[in-house]
Amino acid sequence: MAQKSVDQYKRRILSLLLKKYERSQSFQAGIPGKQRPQMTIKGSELAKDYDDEMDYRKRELIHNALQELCHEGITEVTWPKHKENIEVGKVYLNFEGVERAYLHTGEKPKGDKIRQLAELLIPLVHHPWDWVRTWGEETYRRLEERRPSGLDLDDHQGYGDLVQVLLALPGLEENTPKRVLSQKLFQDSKRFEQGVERRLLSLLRKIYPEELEKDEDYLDQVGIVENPKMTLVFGPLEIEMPTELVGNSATEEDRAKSLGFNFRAFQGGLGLSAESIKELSIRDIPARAILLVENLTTYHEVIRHPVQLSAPLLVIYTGGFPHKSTQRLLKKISTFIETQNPLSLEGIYHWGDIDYGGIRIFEYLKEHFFPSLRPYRMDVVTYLDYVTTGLSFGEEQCLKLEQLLTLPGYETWHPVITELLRHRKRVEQESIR
DNA sequence: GCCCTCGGATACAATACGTC
DNA sequence: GACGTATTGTATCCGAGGGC
Repeated sequence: MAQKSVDQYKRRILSLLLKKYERSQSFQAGIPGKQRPQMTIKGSELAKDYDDEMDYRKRELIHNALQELCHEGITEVTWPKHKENIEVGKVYLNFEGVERAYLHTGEKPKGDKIRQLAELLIPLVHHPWDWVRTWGEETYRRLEERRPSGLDLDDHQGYGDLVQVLLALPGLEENTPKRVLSQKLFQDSKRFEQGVERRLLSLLRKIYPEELEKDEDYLDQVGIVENPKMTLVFGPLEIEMPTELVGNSATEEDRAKSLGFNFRAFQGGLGLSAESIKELSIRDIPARAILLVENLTTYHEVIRHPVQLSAPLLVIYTGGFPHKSTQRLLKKISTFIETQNPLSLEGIYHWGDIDYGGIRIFEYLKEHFFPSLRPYRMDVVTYLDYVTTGLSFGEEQCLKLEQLLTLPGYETWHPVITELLRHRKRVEQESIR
């Protein structure tokens, strides 16, 4: 019984010393330093047992444990003057005893954990996407150098799954549902959501080249969705669709059999699937204006009560940062405008929230699709008209807005940003009637 | 989605150690 | 014993994960 307690104390002492060792420079450098890891019993979690006046045997057991460890050459103990075998001064972990200390405690050496985690990341070094490759290389290097990597060393399987997902991303089809991905990779439809999604999102927020808004925006950009999404369109847009599902195998003959559609005929607008957008080609845009709308409620309102923009008006719902298939449609439209230069088209507008996110989405659309994009009802006058119904925002948003003031290309937004910072309120487009 | 807890990372001050 | 360096201790921040 007593021997068992001595063993328990030995394990606890070694565990504490190993923790200190793993935090020391000696561990990071991989070579013993000048100072050994050390601790005082009185300053440790063993102090309570060591000073237990109701049961002095505990101190004896701790002394016995230390005596055995010293005898084995794993530790060394110093005693203050005149207190030999009465009160321990310091306990040192001998570097040559580290390996045996791990054996005693049954803990996995931190060096092994780091090495195994680093090996997991090796396949990322050949990843086709720069930003994943860079992260993989940098994290691998940090692990090799035993520097803090931000990874949980005890979750080997979790990072194995993450790497598997990262490697699968470039080959994913757009709009791949989470559960389909999970089933395909892990033969378990929920494992992605339960064990990988959070970690992937946290990584994407850190390393994805664009700053997006919501978690689902980040997942969508790498091809993962909860469920496939539709792109909502209303107004004069004339497209052609192949008569049969032809995809990449379409011949010129098939294409010749294509059907034409004019969206104007659909008074409530239409929803286009990713597959349809992939297949369609644009025949004409007989609109005088195009309006991109950030918010779903506003999109439906605009259909029911057309806004005061040049009619006929083509309306496209972007849903915040547009998802991949909406982006594909926007690309087709922008290419059509660029190459065909439709005569009737007088302007392209975007209507979003008057806040940090709204401004960033506008600039994203402008940069990637429509260089001549103009804001609609996102000006100072509209803001001041509705600011009383606005929602307050905190310090974090203020800092982000202040940062926008320093970025090139945001000069036209300075008056709006100044007002946003002055009132500390954001105006959602649903509140604008 | 929010809140709470826990653990790891980091910075900095205090302390101990090694060398001369 | 003085000084420079390494280690330890402490406070704080941040992200992950779990519970609701």
